[in-house]
Amino acid sequence: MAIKPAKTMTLSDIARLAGVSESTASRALRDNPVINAQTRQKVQQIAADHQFKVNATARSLRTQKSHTIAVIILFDAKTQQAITDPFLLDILGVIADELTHQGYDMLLSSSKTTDKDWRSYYFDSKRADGLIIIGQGEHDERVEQLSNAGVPFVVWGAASGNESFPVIGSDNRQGAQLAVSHLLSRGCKRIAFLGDIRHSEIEMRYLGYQDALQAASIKAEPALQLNTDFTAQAGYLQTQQVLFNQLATLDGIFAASDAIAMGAMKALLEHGIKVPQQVALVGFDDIAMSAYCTPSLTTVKQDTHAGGKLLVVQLLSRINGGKAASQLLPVKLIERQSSLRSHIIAT
Amino acid sequence: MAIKPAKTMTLSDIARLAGVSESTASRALRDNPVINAQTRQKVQQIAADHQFKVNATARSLRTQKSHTIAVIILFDAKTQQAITDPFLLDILGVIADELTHQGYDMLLSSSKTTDKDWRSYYFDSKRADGLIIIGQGEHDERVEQLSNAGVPFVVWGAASGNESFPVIGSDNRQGAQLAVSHLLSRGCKRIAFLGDIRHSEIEMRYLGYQDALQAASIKAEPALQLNTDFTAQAGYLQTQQVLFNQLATLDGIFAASDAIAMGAMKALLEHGIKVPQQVALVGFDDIAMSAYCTPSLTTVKQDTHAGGKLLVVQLLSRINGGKAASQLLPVKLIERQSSLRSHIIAT
DNA sequence: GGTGAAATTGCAATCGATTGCAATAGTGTG
DNA sequence: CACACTATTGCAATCGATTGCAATTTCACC
Repeated sequence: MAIKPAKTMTLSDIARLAGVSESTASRALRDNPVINAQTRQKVQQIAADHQFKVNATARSLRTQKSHTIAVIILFDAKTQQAITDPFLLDILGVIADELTHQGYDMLLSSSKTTDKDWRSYYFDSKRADGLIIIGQGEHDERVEQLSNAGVPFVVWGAASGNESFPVIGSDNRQGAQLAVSHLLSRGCKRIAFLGDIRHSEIEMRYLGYQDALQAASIKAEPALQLNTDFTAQAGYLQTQQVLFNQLATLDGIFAASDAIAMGAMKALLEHGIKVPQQVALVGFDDIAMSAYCTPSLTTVKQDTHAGGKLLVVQLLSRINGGKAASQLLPVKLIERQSSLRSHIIAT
Repeated sequence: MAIKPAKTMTLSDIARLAGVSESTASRALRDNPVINAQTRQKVQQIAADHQFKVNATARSLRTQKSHTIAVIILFDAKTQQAITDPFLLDILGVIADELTHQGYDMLLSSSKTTDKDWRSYYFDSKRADGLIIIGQGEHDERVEQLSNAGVPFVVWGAASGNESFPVIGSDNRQGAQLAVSHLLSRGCKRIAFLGDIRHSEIEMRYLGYQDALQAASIKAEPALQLNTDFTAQAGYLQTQQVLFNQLATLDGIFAASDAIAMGAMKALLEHGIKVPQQVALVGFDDIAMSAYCTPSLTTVKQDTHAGGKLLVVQLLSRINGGKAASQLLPVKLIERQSSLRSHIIAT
């Protein structure tokens, strides 16, 4: 049975019990070597006995550091969809772990919070020492403003190469290029692109799609690029639409996310179209379910572990006066059944 | 172009600019009616002009309230799997929104943080005013301890009815009963249960499974209850195992989560077993992908929206001196293809 | 004009920990 | 024994906002 602590203890209580001043107690607790080892030991013992914990608020006020990072998840105003995206959650977990590891707390903003002015709310008010911004961002002018305001922050997304703030993200263009080249090498001739190119990351994927087509001397057909939100439902509906529109000679689909791909797959199978024999399919993200749908989904895997860690490391470096650099992370093609058909050399 | 604020302003700066005392300024900013309306107006204007934001740390210290709730996600020590579970993330999103709505910030603990003593770390240190604990908890003695320590907290999980703290959760037993009755009504005779009954929520689902069998005068076979972690992979492997073990007369599977169900489905389809004709399948959670796999997955939907909101509302009520009550939320069976076969009346 | 009540505003203490600087004690040396 | 130095410890200011209580001003009314 735990002893019920009568009331929250303060540093001054501990100091009194140990028979030392508050300053000595404070230093002893932080293991400051200027304090005699025995004194330190004694104070620490007393603090432990009484389950004393430093008041984080008071410490923050005095030291002017919150030791807290705000993670802001941008979301699409149309679909309201963000925090439920499996991929985002993956990287969120990594960030949480890494922040903890570095001794920081994580303040998570919800979609609604995002309506506020983050700088004021999180930084000016001293709630957080820095910001990590995640989102399949359409270009957001709020992010630009941050960089003019001296707020330490990093962004997960698509680095165009010339933004004034650090961006960490996967090499989306390369990933898409891998995916589409793979489809081409499997004999696909007409490949649709499902994804909303108004999002900068998706735009990069579309560029990679074009790269691959061009390398195979195929002209990209604008009609085959179909803006599609990040949901399985959108993928499903969009694919039905495509079928309805008689784009019947389609033999490949590259979806900008696995969720979209699964929606597309559903639509294809429902119409009796064989995957991958008639239409081969590749997604992006490698979410947990991709390996377990039928047929399993070929996809492009992002290195969320490296990404999350890098975001944290770069941000903390920036906070501690250093520089934070943008970085492009390599991706990997995971071949599964949805694109597995006899290898045909393209003409 | 934004005006770069030279330096963070403090209340005393605003007071000086407005020609009033700090106390008046403070009251004016909080719209305290005791302050003359014109004075209030003026102070607020000046604060707005200078983008002044109250220092949250100082306020917290003085008011002894952090206006922050820590959300702790328990996870299975074995699988390390928690934050990636789609269902948890669903409810997390709802909680985040509701907290924001109520003017609270959300501190999210990662798996590693969970090693610490939450009470000390979050509550004693005044980082948070209360705790929300989420997890497919095996019975965790740390939770019990919390309730003896006067910490305001609520738990998402399985209410056994006699715990000393408020638990919000779905009616798992009822949900399972619905699912299994449904399978029975579809003519299934031998139904396996995939899920780890050492988790209290899953235990309730297992009880519901038994309820349904009993109502149909079928004896539950212990050999058909297979402890399975919350992953698609576990469902896949466990199902292969079952098949390997010649439990060939199996004609139904109730999986304790959709992820498990999808793993199971994969294993069945790979072995050429038709779903639902030979084996019908029902999951639990209704994650986003359930509707889009093939065949789509019949499942039990939890009311995450109500759940998340209730967790927040109950906790805040508790923090404000009220009582927080446990509550069991109704669930709903979503019938899809994985159990869709000709209706056969059980003998 | 006087008087009490109401409306405003300011003083100063307070929340709890950290830290620069001063003070004291202890040690060694010539 | 005096002096210089180092090792320890404590004093008091400080971080920025909030709030009980007192002080001052304003009014209404007799």
